[in-house]
Amino acid sequence: MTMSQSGGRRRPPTIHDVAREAGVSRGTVSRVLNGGHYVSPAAQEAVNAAIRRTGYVVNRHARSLITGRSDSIGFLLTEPQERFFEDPNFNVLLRGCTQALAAHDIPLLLMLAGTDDERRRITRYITAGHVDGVLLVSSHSGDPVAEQLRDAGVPLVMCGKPIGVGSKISYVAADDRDGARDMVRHLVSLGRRRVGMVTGPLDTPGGVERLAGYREVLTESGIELDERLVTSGDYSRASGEAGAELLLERAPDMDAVFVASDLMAQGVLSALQRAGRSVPGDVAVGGFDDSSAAVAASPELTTIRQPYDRISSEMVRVLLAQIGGEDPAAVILPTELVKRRST
Amino acid sequence: MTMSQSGGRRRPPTIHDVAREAGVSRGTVSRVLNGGHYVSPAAQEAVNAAIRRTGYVVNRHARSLITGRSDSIGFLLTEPQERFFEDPNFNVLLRGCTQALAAHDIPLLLMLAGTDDERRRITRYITAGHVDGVLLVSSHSGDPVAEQLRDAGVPLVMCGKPIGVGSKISYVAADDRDGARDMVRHLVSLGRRRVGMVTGPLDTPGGVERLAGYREVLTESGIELDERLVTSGDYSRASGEAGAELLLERAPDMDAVFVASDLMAQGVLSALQRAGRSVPGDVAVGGFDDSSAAVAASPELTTIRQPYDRISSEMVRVLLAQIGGEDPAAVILPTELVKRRST
DNA sequence: CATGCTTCTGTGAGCGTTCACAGTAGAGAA
DNA sequence: TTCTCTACTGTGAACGCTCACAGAAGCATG
Repeated sequence: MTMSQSGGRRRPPTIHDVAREAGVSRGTVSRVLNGGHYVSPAAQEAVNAAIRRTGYVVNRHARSLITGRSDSIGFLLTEPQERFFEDPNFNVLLRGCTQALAAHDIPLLLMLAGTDDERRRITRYITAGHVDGVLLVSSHSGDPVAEQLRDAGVPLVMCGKPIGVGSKISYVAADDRDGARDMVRHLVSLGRRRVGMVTGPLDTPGGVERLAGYREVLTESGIELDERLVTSGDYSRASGEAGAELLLERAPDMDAVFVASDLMAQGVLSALQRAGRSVPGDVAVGGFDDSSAAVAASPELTTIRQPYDRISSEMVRVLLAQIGGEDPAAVILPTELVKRRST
Repeated sequence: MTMSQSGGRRRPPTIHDVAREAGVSRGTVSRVLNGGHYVSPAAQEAVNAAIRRTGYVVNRHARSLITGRSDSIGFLLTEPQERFFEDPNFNVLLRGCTQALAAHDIPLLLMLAGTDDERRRITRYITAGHVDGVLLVSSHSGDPVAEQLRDAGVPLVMCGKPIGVGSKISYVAADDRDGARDMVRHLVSLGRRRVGMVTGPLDTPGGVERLAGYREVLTESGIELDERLVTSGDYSRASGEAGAELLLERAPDMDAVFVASDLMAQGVLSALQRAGRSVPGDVAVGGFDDSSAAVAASPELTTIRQPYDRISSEMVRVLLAQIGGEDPAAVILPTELVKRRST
């Protein structure tokens, strides 16, 4: 019972051991392992039995050395990390990607590039071929890392539309503009006419698109645009709070507000409450994301659901396809209006 | 300008190329790389220059194949994932571990074991030697994975004290009991005498310890324990809400409540507000964690800060030491009372 | 002049795979 | 019988690195 002391890992069985055990050669075992054809049912069976008996697991390093693939994927975050780690959506995305990859038996390497130094180190690591591809989260504008990786020939998929247009980079995103349109149409259909907006950062495509959707619907509804009703935040709770205060000051008659993220909407709710406005009585509030922040808020937020579970699985699908040689692709997924108590 | 087409990564330089470039042998390059001694300053310099010129990066697979080390660490979560990913502390922990490892140039593999199937697959992967060690988050009782890994000789550090006592497993934890004592002492010092508690799950050490601290301080303060003032939750927001409702029903004269997590405390605040109790006027509320939920709550929560940044760096330190051959170790870190507006 | 010691350097072997190629056996056709 | 074709199997080489070992200097000591 003391056969394996602490730190005393026994040398694991190799493909050689399996071959001997099954009475075949290394080549045959390798063929069975890699689903190759041209292997007899008898050998197939013998090898599988031997694998089970010996508890063999392939040595990925040896395999990678010869195939040149690492059979692993990097998940790279180049945003200021506080903001993203605060965002419940990020978690959903990370979890979804991990699970989608696990279904292919591919490990996910988590990489956080906060500083320039870290970014350089990680870029170097990636371009050295230590991962087969990268899932990139970086909505922040002017981030050169995406193009750098693409130019190095690294398969790459971004979450959200990249800023640098025209560049052949795969991405998966929710339909921001359409989502915004749905929400604003909903607010207008409730009879609200003085509809404000707290946008996201306007140097990101998401921020711009949601604002565009807002403007389109108001115009289509024959409601005059009023710039005093628009201010922008940075997706953080605090910036929502500040935004709402500003809007109330500039347009006290505001009767609805579309907020570009649930987290900011939480801040908006606080500010409205402090100003003595009831929600949704005086002011209807619509969020965006349908993150856990939406149900944590009180009243619970009407919001636009971004299908993060599908986004993550699509990112993985597109990335694996690209690694398999296919061309970069863009995927835009539909959003959904989720009605709750804040409107 | 079309030298690197999409997918066309050039073969990276090998140690051989560097050796030729520097006019030395592979052995010497390897010695420089691995900080070995017995290499002349001249050779040292020549090799470094050659590395810079060629842009050489070591092929980790080839290295791992011979050293037997993978130079990577697994971060394994065997909890129901929803709960943990909802918890802001988990993010801080994950981020901290990633960064602490990055400082050693070690990649972190994220592994999520929700189902039994996934657990088996991952255990197999780990014991096959694909990672050098594991950072394990699994406060949930009766989880066999820790002992399984230990028995397989895999270096292992847990976050939080493991349930199976006596087992030689490293862990890093905050001082739950002491933190609870601080909080309850604080509440008592405010003159509160009917102090309730919503505990965490009592099949976890953290849950038990915080309850123990609560009882100790009340007893020491000469306040009679009243079981109607204690109920337990599962750290989720919803369970805090339910817990507070129960306590109010059983003990309407409650004038303070110690809640074993900030997330649950958010729920408690909602329930109190709905019941028309003012915080901290009628009821003082103390949380635990000092997560981002504490400042998002209104009023902002007085809470016990768990030093998650230090926990993560200690976990990495202990794990690397253990990989280096040292014995398993237990580290208990002090907590800190953070006073805000809820008390 | 041989001997030993220290400091440095080159070389061959081997880590566990996969891949290309050569080979074998058996079936069917000439 | 001999030949060809198909279905399968074994073998050597290679992937890029580290490690152990064998040397080669340079210098002091016997």
